[in-house]
Amino acid sequence: MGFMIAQRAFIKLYMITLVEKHRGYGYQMLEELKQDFKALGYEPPQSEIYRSLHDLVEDGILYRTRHRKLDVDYQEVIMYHFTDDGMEKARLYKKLVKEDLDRCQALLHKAVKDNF
Amino acid sequence: MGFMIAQRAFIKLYMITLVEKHRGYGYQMLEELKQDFKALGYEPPQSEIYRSLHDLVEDGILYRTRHRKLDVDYQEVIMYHFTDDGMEKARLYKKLVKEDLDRCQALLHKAVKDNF
DNA sequence: TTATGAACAGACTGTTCATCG
DNA sequence: CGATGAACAGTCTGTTCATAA
Repeated sequence: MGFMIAQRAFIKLYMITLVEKHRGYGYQMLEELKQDFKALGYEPPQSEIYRSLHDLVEDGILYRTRHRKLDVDYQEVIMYHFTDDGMEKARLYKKLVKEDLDRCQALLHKAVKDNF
Repeated sequence: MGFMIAQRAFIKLYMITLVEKHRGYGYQMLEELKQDFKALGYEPPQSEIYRSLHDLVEDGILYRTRHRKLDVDYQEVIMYHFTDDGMEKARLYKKLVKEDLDRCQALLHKAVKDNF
């Protein structure tokens, strides 16, 4: 494990939550997160979104289905869903990430206290 | 700039503060930080301490002097001090790092709020 | 343009190795 | 062992390129 939480873990966490909320495919999640983080000056890179989703499939948490959007020109999209034991695995993963987030917050808080 | 604050910047910040407090040389600072962070489960790696000090010298913030300890066997140590404009440069650097720390804290706080 | 993916290059960093008294 | 430094290897990640409808 690294010093600070990795961007990958951070985004995987959001991907899980978005799939829980039935927000479906990569590009949409990317745009949603971009909008969501705009105020904080953070723009999640496209590649990290897809890499995170691929990771979660490799982890056995999500699986993919192909769909065609009905609106414009039947653009193909990849939707993500929990596997049979995906929710349980996701719960464990989120627990780990939560611990990491807490650890990082403690480090940052200490750094501010010690140096300012 | 990366997603989270780099360990390097984090440690450089501490190095500056320790030099402000006239705590002198690398190994000593390493041991002090190790002790200091033990409770948080973080052990700053030796290499990062020296790399950070070398960075600060390259940045023109610190300069080095050689000394021999009088206690045991005249072990040579490298002491660090602010250059003429080092304190001013350090002030600017610390300001940048503070902004980065704040940004990271905001991201972590949002992640906890959004996903838990 | 929307949507997905991969390749590439560079930064960051943990471990190990080297040196010296 | 105390003290400093560098090398190496692997991971992480931002940018760019590719492809397709």
